[in-house]
Amino acid sequence: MVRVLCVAEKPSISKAITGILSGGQFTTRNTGSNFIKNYDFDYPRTNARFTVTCVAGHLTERRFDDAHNKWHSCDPFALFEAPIVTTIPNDKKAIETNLRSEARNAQTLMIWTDCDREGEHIGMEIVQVCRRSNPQIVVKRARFSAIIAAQIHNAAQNPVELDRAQADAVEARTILDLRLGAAFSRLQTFNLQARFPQQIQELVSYGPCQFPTLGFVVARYEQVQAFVPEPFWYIYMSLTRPLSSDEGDEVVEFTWKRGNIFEHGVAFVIYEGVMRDPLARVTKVTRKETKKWCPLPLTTVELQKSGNRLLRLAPKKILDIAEKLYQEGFLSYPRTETDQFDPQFDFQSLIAKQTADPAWGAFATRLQGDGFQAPRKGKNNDNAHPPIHPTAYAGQLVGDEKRVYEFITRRFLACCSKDAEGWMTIIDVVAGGEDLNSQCFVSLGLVVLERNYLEVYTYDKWTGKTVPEFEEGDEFMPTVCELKEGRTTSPSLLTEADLVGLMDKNGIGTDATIAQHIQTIIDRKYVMARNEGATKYLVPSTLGIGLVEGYNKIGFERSLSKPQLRRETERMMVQVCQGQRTKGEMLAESIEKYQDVYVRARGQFNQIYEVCSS
DNA sequence: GCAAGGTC
Repeated sequence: MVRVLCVAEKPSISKAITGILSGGQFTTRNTGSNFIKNYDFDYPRTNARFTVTCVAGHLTERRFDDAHNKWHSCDPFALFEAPIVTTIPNDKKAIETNLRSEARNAQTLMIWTDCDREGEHIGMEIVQVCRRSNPQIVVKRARFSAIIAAQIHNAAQNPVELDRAQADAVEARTILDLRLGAAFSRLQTFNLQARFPQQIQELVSYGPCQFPTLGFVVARYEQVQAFVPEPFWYIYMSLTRPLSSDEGDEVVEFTWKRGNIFEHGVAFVIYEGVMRDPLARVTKVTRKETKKWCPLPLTTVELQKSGNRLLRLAPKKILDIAEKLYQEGFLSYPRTETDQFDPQFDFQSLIAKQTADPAWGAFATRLQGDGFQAPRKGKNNDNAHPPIHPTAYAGQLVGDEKRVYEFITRRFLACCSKDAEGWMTIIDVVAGGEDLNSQCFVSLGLVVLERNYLEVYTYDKWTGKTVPEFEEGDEFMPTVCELKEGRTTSPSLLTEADLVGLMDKNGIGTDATIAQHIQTIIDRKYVMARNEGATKYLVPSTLGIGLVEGYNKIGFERSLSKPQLRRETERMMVQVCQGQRTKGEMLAESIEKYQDVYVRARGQFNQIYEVCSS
């Protein structure tokens, strides 16, 4: 029998594929690593003996050689071309040992890492380690897009090859980020510490993700600073009339369809025209069904955005809690870009686990009947992990863990239910006569008929508004018809949720790292959190503003604090993946560009000092 | 004392 060594990217995957391929009949061995087990079983479909194990993310690390690793060993500019060595860090040595000894006993190595760029690269790292103990080992790659029995069996029986181009793209980015990070971090730190020895003792780091992140915070701050409120005018119209049923009056408000007018003279002339014949006539009454859609399945970025907004927790904190709940078996894998469930996904067994809860159990029970509807499908699929969902009932949690679990569970149940349904009434009105003076107004009413998902997803609000009773042709004299003045309001400073959204939209960081980059710019004192009421806003420090403003003077396309340069790196990685460029070409071109940026940046420090001393 | 990306 052929002996096959299967290596997954993380413990949860090795356990899951073992469960599926072995049909539950397997033996477990410990390894030198606390959290990694080796599983053995026969796989008769390919007449093989399987051992399944895993790594924990990347196996190797890169650093500069000894001649350049020390901070004052060289001019930072030399780091663009200094030799780089690859090592296995100490906390990964036990994993390496396990792979080497398992590979010795196997004829075939089957890579089961996630099917993305990083997964191909981790796969290559695994291959290199295994070949050192077994140079003859045959390498295969299992290709799967979800942990579903049929797919996993298919992957085991029809393996493909590792994709070297994808691994190369990751390698190029790794090297580039190390060179840039080190060169610019040392440049910034040396210069600023020398100029402000009293104020700046700590590291002034640069990173191709942390700087665009900082850039967003500074850009919004400057918009707020530069904001000047502008007055505008609009016609306000309302009708107060006695209610037909009980005592009291109702006030029906009408919105002017022209919106806001920024010139007082123009607004006043229109208003005078209306006042010559203010009798209002109902031109149309529309009554129609309307819906409020239930939410999409939950991705990591969405979890962090909504969690920050609704639970008021830092994105990093939310991800840490989700990670812990995942380790404890309560949640599915918390780092996913996927907002669509696989058609074969087993919703009912997961819903059944929630029926015991005192708060949402009754709702879950209804989803076991005709309350259920298959979730909407979003546009994203990382082909590795399903949307975040509860995998077991957790009744004992307290504090923030309870709140995060509750949010994820309510969100999952809401996804599996029907849209809220309502009845909307639109009253169109014209006032000011029938000639050029006439102006259009509108009033909206809403009756919520079926709350459906809203009953469990208590974070969404959808409230009814009394429907005014009008018929086409009705006429009335408005109780109030006046020209009102308003003022434009300043944009808000960024919240963490806003920043997560901007980073996601601009491709800065990944689902797993976005929260870390935000934490980094706070730790480095480029940004502070300011509480206003219950909301936390991000405010840049003088140092943060100085760095961004200084670099922005280099020009938009090359500024280190704009998303463009990172987008370019990302674009080149895609080209390497598609074979349109080699790893070497990507590196050479990027390094040359950043050397140019470096020289320009070095010339900006007087500007940066100036802002920082103000 | 430098990065970003995986993951524990």
